[in-house]
Amino acid sequence: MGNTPPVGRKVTLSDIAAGCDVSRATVSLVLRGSPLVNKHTRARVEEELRRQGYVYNRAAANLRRRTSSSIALVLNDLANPFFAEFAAGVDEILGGTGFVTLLGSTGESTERELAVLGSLMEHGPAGIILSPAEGSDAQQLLSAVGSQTPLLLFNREVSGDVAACDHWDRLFLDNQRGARLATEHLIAQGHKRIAFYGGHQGSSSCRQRRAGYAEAMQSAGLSVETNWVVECIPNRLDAVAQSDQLFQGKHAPTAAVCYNDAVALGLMLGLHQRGLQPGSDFALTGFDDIAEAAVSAPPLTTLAVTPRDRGRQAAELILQRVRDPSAPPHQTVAPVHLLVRDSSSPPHA
Amino acid sequence: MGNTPPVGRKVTLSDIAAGCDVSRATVSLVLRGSPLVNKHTRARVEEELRRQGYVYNRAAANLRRRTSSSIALVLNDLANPFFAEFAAGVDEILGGTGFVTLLGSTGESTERELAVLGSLMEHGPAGIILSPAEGSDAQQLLSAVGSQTPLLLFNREVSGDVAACDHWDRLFLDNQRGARLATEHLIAQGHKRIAFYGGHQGSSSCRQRRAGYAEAMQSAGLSVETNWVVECIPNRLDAVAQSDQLFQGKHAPTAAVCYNDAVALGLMLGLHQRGLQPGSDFALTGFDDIAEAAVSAPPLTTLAVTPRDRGRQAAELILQRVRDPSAPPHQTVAPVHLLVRDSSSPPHA
DNA sequence: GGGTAAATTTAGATCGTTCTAAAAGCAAGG
DNA sequence: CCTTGCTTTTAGAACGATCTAAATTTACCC
Repeated sequence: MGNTPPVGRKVTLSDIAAGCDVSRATVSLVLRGSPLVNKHTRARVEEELRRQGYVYNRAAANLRRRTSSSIALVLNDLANPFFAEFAAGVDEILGGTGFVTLLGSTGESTERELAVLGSLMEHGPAGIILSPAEGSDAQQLLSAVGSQTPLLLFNREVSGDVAACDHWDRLFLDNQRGARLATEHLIAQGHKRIAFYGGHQGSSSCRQRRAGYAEAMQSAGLSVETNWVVECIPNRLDAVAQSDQLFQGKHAPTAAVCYNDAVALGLMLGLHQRGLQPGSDFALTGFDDIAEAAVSAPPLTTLAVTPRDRGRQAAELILQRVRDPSAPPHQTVAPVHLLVRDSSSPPHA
Repeated sequence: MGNTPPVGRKVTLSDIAAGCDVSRATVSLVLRGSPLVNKHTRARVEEELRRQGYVYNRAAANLRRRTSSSIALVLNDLANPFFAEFAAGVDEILGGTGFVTLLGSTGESTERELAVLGSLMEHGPAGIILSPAEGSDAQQLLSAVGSQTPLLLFNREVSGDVAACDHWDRLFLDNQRGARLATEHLIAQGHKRIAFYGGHQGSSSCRQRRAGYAEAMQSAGLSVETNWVVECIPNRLDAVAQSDQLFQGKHAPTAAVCYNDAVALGLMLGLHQRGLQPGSDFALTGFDDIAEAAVSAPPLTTLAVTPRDRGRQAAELILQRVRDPSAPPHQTVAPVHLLVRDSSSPPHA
């Protein structure tokens, strides 16, 4: 009784079958909790599973069943806390449903993005959650992932022939409304000369936020001077560097809606360097509500986007799509929520 | 000529073989770039691969070859920027070597940790990088991952019967030396009454940092009052809440070595609330060099741990182990690097 | 005990690859 | 034309699970 587990090789279902003198089929049924198998047989098999330390080989099962138990998560910048939170949310949901997360980070390079997707596809994920690198091309993405695997586009639109990707689901933030809320808030505080600071023309989220800003300004009958809309790379460093541009024209703004929190925090530093006190001498708002926003000096008025919730939502959406691949594609716009803190006080009298 | 690709099913090697009238074996050789196959045959096969849009099924290949092309990355807190950077570093290296990253986030729960490991093991990773949840038990972990799969323990020691896990590789930060450097720096600035603030007795990294602090104090012949060593949950919120404890005894400290940056930033807020100006009225240091440390007011003196480099290193280490499973286990201690900023000025005269 | 239905078990093909061992094709030399 | 040795191709059995269809056992009834 009780032949020992195999050495240097993993224990398989056949080992268990041999070990308690039943067929492989029976062991398989036990593993999947089938009601077909007799109580006593089940007990014997389960004992043997424990005894030999069996671990299920899901790859083999997936091969036979032509199924998949993984979801690919491809992010343009995992090191960014926004995406890290997002990833944590995705994994939280997937972990609970037996799916495993295949991670890929592209570091904002479209080239690496294609390579990463190609490599992940070889593992046959049931679906893909993609936050594309800036400048990703629809056609190229499509040829990398094929048309069989469901894909959820998160956070950014892709460029090129978007019609080719009609069948992809989408989850975006309500960028336009967010920027509009921020702008309206500054207007309500009494500001009239309001800038839009930072971000890249090329990015869809930047265009949307600018649109929301423009919309609010127009509704309030306020004009926008050309030097009030300033581009910069959306990080703190470049935000400091470009901040002088805001003060080039003859009418300097008294407030700015910033592309995101990183830019806003950079602008704060830039203001300090000009001898302006952010909050009291110049009002500003951010976007994202990163951890730092609550503790900056002054605390930053911003738009909360709850990335962890978005991650959970993205996971739910892709799972839904995996379950029903033929349903019509779905586009979701997630609400954002204005958090008023001290950085957006009224202008000086 | 040119039968169409199959519908609703993935293109397989057999489809290609049939499509250009060679055997499956030949196609397999072409895929792997074998020199055995004739130039013209290779060209024909490659054309057919493109034509049908073939994608390699690595799971099937792994099954046959009894190999694996994935590494599991299990983190106690993915949302923490430190680990997010770490993950980015890991993925950067793995992506370049054909391995894919299986992600698992445990949210600091040992229960979830065991579940996640169990689920990941079913996908047969070639190796595991684990940053354990606080309180993880060596025995339990061992029984979840078995003794076949190489594991690299990152950042924290596990509790319980550590001898059972002798064969695991380890990558730790030089916590003790880091805390010693910070303490010595404060001493060199002229401080004599220095506290150690924050962290949990239960965590190995906290014990090591305290040891480094104690070592430096002792070497300098400085005594440590009991109320100068204060525990708190290592986040900003609890750090604010517990900060009063530092000032209970009759000799209040003039400086503190903090468990990490989050705690230090919290303590800064706590100091403000007591009417003390961090940096000038009270010196402090952090640990980690999170993004915020460089831009806090005042900028925080801290220990840079370069988490992305650690991630790269962890990936290299586990790959090395996968290539040579029989080499003796290896323990690596990564250096940390003191960054002096404005928060650690000399005491008042 | 024989017959029938239900419960339980199983042999063997299969998923998409790789590997082994051998077969087939080809050129050159006798 | 037959060997010999090289290059190129291939049939068929793996890998570890599942599934189908059928076989076997058990239970029950007359």
